[in-house]
Amino acid sequence: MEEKMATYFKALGDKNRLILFEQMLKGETCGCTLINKVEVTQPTMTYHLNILEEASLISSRKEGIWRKLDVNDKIIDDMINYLNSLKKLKGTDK
Amino acid sequence: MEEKMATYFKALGDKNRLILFEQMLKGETCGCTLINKVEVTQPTMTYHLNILEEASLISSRKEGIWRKLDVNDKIIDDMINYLNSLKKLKGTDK
DNA sequence: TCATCATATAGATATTTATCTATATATATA
DNA sequence: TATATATATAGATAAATATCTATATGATGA
Repeated sequence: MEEKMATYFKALGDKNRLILFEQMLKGETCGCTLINKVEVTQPTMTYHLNILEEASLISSRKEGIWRKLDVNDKIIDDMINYLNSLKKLKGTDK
Repeated sequence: MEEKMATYFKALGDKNRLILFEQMLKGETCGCTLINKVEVTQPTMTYHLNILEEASLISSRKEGIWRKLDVNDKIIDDMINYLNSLKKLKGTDK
């Protein structure tokens, strides 16, 4: 549990990846437009997209010339649920 | 905004820090008991507690011989609110 | 078939991260 | 005052991270 959640948090623990994630949520599905939203080179963006994908926060498939991107928004709920469960832990040891 | 949130996520993006954070939420306020919950040495735990503190996720003060720890649980709400705001972004670009 | 576009891969590099051992410090107690 | 306890600091190190440039790949379209 902590392992998996740490992976999600770690993947989002970078400003550029957070920006990319937000843009994909808004509906950007193509790296070719995404690249204008961050101040890194194309290979660096690919690197960040791969990290998000390895953490299961997004998925992607080749479609013709493009890498078609998709946010796995179920995981946002997983994170929210986890954080809410943390709140319920409050003081349970006292 | 992304900057600050990335800092929070990054701080929680480590299994050991997540475990420490949970234990502190439960009510552990002393490093001397916390050390039994993670499989690292005492200096390494201090290192992780410092990271959590620098990210404002916890605060601490010297009290006699102890470092008294406190979770800043307001930030959990900030994170939940942020994640909920992400969900509202969904598809707004289409 | 050749040029173009989107993306990936290779390789280099500087910095950061997580970890350790050894030791220091500072308070409390016998 | 000497000892024990909790924590911090210093210093080393291996591995991971984020970034770049240069180049390759693979599909599309003229």
